[in-house]
This record gives sequence, C-alpha cells and structure tokens, in this order.
Amino acid sequence: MGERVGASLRDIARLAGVSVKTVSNVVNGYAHVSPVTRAKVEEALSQLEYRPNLSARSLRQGRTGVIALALPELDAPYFAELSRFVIDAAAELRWLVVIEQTDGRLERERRILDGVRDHRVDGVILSPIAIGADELAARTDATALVLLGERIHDGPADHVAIDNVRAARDVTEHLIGLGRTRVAALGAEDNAASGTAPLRLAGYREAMAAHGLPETVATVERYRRDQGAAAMAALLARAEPPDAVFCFNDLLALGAMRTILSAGLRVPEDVALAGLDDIEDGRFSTPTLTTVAPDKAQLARTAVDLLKQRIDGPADRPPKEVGAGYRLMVRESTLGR
Amino acid sequence: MGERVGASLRDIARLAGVSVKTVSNVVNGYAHVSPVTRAKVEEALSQLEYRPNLSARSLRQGRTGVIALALPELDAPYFAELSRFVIDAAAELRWLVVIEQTDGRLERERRILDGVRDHRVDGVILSPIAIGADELAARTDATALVLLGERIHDGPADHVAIDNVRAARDVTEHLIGLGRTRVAALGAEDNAASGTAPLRLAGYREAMAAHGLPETVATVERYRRDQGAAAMAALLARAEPPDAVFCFNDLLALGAMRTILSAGLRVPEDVALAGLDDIEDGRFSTPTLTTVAPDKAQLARTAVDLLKQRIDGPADRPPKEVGAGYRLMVRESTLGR
DNA sequence: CAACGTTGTTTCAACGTTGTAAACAGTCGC
DNA sequence: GCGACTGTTTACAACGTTGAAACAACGTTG
Repeated sequence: MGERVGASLRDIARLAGVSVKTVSNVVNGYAHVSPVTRAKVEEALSQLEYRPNLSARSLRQGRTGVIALALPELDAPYFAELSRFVIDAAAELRWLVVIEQTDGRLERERRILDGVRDHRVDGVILSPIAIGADELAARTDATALVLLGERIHDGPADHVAIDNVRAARDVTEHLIGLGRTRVAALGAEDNAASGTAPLRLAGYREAMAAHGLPETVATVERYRRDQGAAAMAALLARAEPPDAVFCFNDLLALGAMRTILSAGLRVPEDVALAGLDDIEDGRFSTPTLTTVAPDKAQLARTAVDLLKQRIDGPADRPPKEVGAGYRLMVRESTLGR
Repeated sequence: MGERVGASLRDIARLAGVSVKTVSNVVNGYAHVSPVTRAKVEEALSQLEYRPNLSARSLRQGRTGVIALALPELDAPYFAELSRFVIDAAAELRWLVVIEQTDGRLERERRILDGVRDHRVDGVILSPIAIGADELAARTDATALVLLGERIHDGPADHVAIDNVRAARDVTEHLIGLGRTRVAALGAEDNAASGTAPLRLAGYREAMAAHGLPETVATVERYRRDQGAAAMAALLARAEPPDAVFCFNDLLALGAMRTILSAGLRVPEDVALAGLDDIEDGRFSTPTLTTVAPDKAQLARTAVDLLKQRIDGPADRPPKEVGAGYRLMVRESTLGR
C-alpha cells in the first residue's frame, strides 16, 4: 500500500457537500458560517479525523509555526531545564520548537544568525556564548531574533537576561559575609569580550573591591564539570588556596566540589562554594549547593513573548532589553549543616 | 516592508535564463544537465543565496523530513544526553528532530502513538514509560514508529534497548560480590505491567535467588532524585536496613546517596550504591557512582536506522528487536576510594 | 535516410491551503 | 419594486516544488 495520509479539505468538502473554502472557513473559525453548514462540516471533519497539512499552510502563509532554540548544549542541565520552559511557552502559541546545538562555537552561532539551516523558521531564540555585539550588528538575515541569557547592551536585538553583574555581586557578598577573605572566582574566560563571563567577573570584582579584598580568578574554556574540577585543582595548588569560591555556574561548582572533597577538604568548613543556575543536581549534592536561581520560567516566557512581538510587529521596532528575576539560594555549601 | 523571504526557483530560473525545472534538476543533482547550464544555474543559485522552501517540498513529496523524539522529560540527564545522539544521527540523514515530552503519562504517550500532533512527521522514536504491548498492538496511526529503551517482546513495533534483565543482574551480582547480603532494589513501580522497571526488577531477583538472598524492594512513582531520596529514607528506617542498594537509574541513586550521607552514614562502607544510565552527574558526585553505562550512541543510531528502514521499506515488514551494548562502570560508591 | 536511443531541456499539473474577489440570497428602508 | 446592505458561500489563483510527459537536437544503427 501507499502512504496512508490524512484527509484533506477536499475530502471533507465532498463529504459535507460544500466548497473547500467553506471547510477552510470552519476550520479557521471564520465568523460568517451558518449554523447548519458549520454542523455539517464539523461532522465530516470529525468523521474523517481531519488534521490540517501544515506544509501546505506554511507554503501558503509564508509562516512555518516553527521557531529555533539555539543553545550551547542540550545536555547541560541548565539548558535542558530552560528548554522545557521555552517549549511550554511556545506551545501556548501553537509554535513548535526545534533545538539547535551550537556547542558554544562561534562558527555555529554565526550560522544560526545568518539563517543557514535546513528548515525555515519564523524566529530564533539564541543563547549566545561566543558571538559579540559587532557580529550581531552586521547580521543581514531578517529572521526574528531574541537573545536569551545575556545582555549585549544597546545591541541590535531584543534580549532577556537576569542582571548578571548584580547577581554575581550578591553571591560574592554572601561569601564575604561568611567572614571569608580569600574568595576566588572560577569561570572567567580568557578571550571573551562578550558573554556572561565578563559580567559575572565584573560583579565579583565590584564586591571584592568594595571590601578591599584581593582578587583571585581561575579561567576555564567551557562551563562543564570537568573544567570546574581542573580549575579547582589549580586553585588548591596555590600557596594561599581560597577559603571560598564563586563558580560562574553550577556545573563548574559541582566539578570544583568533587575536587575539594577528593582532596580531603571539607565544604564549607575549609572552602565555601557557590554557583549560579540552580540546576537540580545542586539541590541533591552533598553538601547541597548554594547558588543563584534565575527565574527560568520568566526568562523563557519573556523570550517567547519578545519573539512573538518581533515576528508580528514592524521590523523597525527598536530592540528591547528585558530583565528577569533571580533569587539567592543559600544552602549547605556555604552555610554548613 | 513585507517579509524578506529567500529567492525561489523561479527567481533563479529567471536570472539564469532557464526553466524552473532545470534549476530544480541542478539543485537535486539530476545527472543530465549540461556543464554550461549547470554552471549558469549554480552561479545564480549562489548569487541569490537560494535555499529550498521545505514546506513546498514537503507538500509536493508528502514527506516532511522531520521526526519526533518522544521522551518522558528532557531535563532528565539521561534523556538529554540521549537526545543529543539522536539529533546527531538524524542530522546525517538531513532529518530534523522535534522533541515531545510525555512526562511518562499514559495519555500523552497515547496521543503520540495516535499521531495527534500539530505538525506531521515522517516517523516517531518513542521512549515509552506507561504504554503497554496491548495498546501498541491496537494502534491505528500509520506513522513509522521505533521504540527506544524498552523491550516489548513480540510487540508490533521495531525497538532497540539494552538487555535490561541481564544488566540488572550484573549490577546486583556485583553488589553481592562485595560481600553484601542485605541488597535492596530501589525503583520498582507499583502498577507497572510494562516498562523497564519490571525487567530490572526481574534481573535483581534472578541474582538474589541465585545466591539464596532475601529480596527487599522499594517502589517509586517517578525516576527522579527526590523520589530516590524518599525511598531511601524508608529503607533506612527499616529494622534491618540494607547494606547495598541497586537503584533502577542514576537519578534515584543520587537522591538515595544524598539521604544516606545526610543520615551520617558512609557510602560504600555502610551502604554500597549502584545505579543505571551513566549520567554525567554520577561521574562527579562524591563518591562517584557505580552504574551501568548503556551505549547511548549505539542506541540512538540504531533507533534512527530502524526508523529509516521503516519509513523507506514496505509497511508489512515484521518488527525488529535490536539490542545495544552496555558496560558496568565500577566506581567509588561500591568500591571505595 | 528513416527509425531509434540518448541527452538536455521544457511544459504541465498537482500537492493542500487560504486571501481576494465576486456571486448569491435574503432583508431592510423607502 | 428598487437599491443598498448584510450574511453566506463560492470560484479562482497562488504559495514553491517536483514527477511525468513531451519535445528538440543530437548521434547511432540498419
């Protein structure tokens, strides 16, 4: 047998004894359809289990109903959790989300921005790592774009993010407030002109400077557990190892925690530890992880809303910057049992 | 301005001075095109940055180039890691993957099977939790289907999975081999007729029976950290608490680990702990987690291959069952430092 | 040189949908 | 009984693509 494929408007029309367009009108909820006709059509629709062919609809309307969510990597828990919220928010608009993984590589992010993908999408939500404001400004592709998770101030695109500088300052203040004096930052990036790393570093520096404390900064290349573990090992090998570490995300913190505990030191007694992201792992580690919890639901919803405005609205609307809330979650890794 | 949308075959044809079909032939690599014409067309293609409209192509060909990957939840690390492999394998066939989350709910899985989704897809890879063999057999939707991660023997669909019974038996044997005698299973499900839980339970039982040891089984509702933590608390409250626990997945094990350590007990000295899935968290927990590592890449690739065969092949091909490999990863949670 | 096959190219129709415009049937006011 | 209006329905075309079929210009063969 050939492909068993669903009924089309034509089939419905034939069965209900009306024109194709009338069926289309019923399907789309057009107001001026007589009750009798509507009933006939709806009967036929359910009898044949009609479902619209979205390829045809897309072709006709020039819209696909699909948006892309471009993330560094889906298997980083923060992004997995976040994508769930994005998918849910998009589903309310009957949008489908396809996930593209950039691995944080500049070249991949560039391709996303240039609209080089197999399937056309109505819009893109990008969580940028490598791309900078200058590249963004040079973008020619007209696909609607929203940046998620990073503020590129006065950039050419809508974006939504928590206030990374302030959040980082809050965490650092918390560590200092415990009486720690050798507070290190873990997660800076060597050649990052943009991205969240410089912002979080700035927040850390503000807090340290405010208390006249010396800065210690450990760099990584990627925000992964193994990199956190390695960077922490380097910190411990110093002449004056830190007594507190602010890791720029939770994965780094969990890697660092592993290194500290393996070395026979205690958290938080010997080294207090804090992260940022509030991934679920940190709520069940031993000790549990102090962290900043961005309001992921709000981030996701706002990103989708901004994208909708951008898609529906005029192309020349000036870009918006929207903030999202966060909370400091103090747990055992700084407070003890 | 209106929607800035890409060039169509017509635009290319006009520019190159040939017919639309000839452009189509070039785009699709049709053999009989003269070098001169081909060059002209390719020049025009790159000049206008042509990219095919896949909605139109889908409409014409009746195929979308999109497959659905239906998982319980994306923010379970195992599934996040697995989806990455699926996406990569699908990308090699130029397939796009959309992820649907079932939350392990029967009703959602049913909708997936019945093909109730907004966008039509060429095939579905389903990682089933709740659905049983009988429901599968009653399925009427003709969309190609592959089951991933569970064996429903002699079921009506292709599937790929590791040998859950044997894997569970191996882990349990490992725990028994440490000299433990009060080995508990954590992760059974109360009313599960199908799914992996009964298989893993069966493997546990085989091993326990082979050594004449008494069985202890703790049930959960979902495979999440909090459930593992709670179930472990119940086990510890028993008159004879276990000295080893095989958790049916790593999330449960990490939750259980948290409970054990919080109670002031040591892992593995007081309670040895093993999981299944080999998620990254378990490689960085303290102690690191002994687990079964399914070959996720092989699982994903096989699932995609099976789906391709099912899509391209005759509809009446009998369903295939394919196994995938796994390895026992012995780490600190059973071995100590 | 007529019949035939090959290569290169084109014409045509169709996939399922919806916007536009127009047709059609009533109803109202005068 | 006419025009104007409202409400309901329809015919048509088009979105961009590709399979089938047709066609033209060859070279080959008997």
